[in-house]
Amino acid sequence: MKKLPLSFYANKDVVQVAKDLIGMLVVTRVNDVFTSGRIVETEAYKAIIDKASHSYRGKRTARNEDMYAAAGTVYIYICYGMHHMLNVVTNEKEIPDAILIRAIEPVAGIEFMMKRTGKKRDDLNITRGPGNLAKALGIQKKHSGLHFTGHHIMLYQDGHSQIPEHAIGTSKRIGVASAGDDALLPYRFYLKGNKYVSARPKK
DNA sequence: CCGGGGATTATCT
DNA sequence: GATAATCCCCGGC
Repeated sequence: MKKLPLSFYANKDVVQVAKDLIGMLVVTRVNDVFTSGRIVETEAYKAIIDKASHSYRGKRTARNEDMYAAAGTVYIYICYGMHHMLNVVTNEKEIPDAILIRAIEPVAGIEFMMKRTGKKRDDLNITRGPGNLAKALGIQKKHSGLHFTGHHIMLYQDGHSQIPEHAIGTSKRIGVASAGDDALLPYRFYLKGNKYVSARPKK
């Protein structure tokens, strides 16, 4: 198991990186508690031109400032006043490409995830959906701006991270209906058949 | 199984 | 004042 190098995130098409993230491991160390899970669902958000992105038309505020940071930066925002969303910043500094991690399959520290979420071990919702996985991993707003190559929120690859093309599904993104025609872009990727993948978008 | 609506608050207009 | 890259519960089938 090794940390993903900077070259994984930098200067590549964010949609391709979103697909490559399927199968990788997210590891968090929060208050010296380690928890981890395998990524089974992601969504890409393209810089500037994507109506569904927080940085559409170059919008830049205190909230989304970390999207403009260097590749490999952690971007976290709060949605609906209570859910933390975990994002991976890619490409290069000043280009706000980002990837939302929407679901993981628990790997280690499940007992801590249960404690944080109040859910049972066999409750699939423990890490299904972006709000749920962030809660299980102990992710908070203060972690935004950290780096995935650091020591608190990290991305690793192991012997099971390489996913064959035919095992990855593609669809439009979830919850972005207000983005007009961009809501139809095929920027969502998931591991076919995995139980932790969140609900399929309706046609 | 599926759709409707409430929760709850940071953020932007 | 309105909205939001969501989640959960409930009622109806």
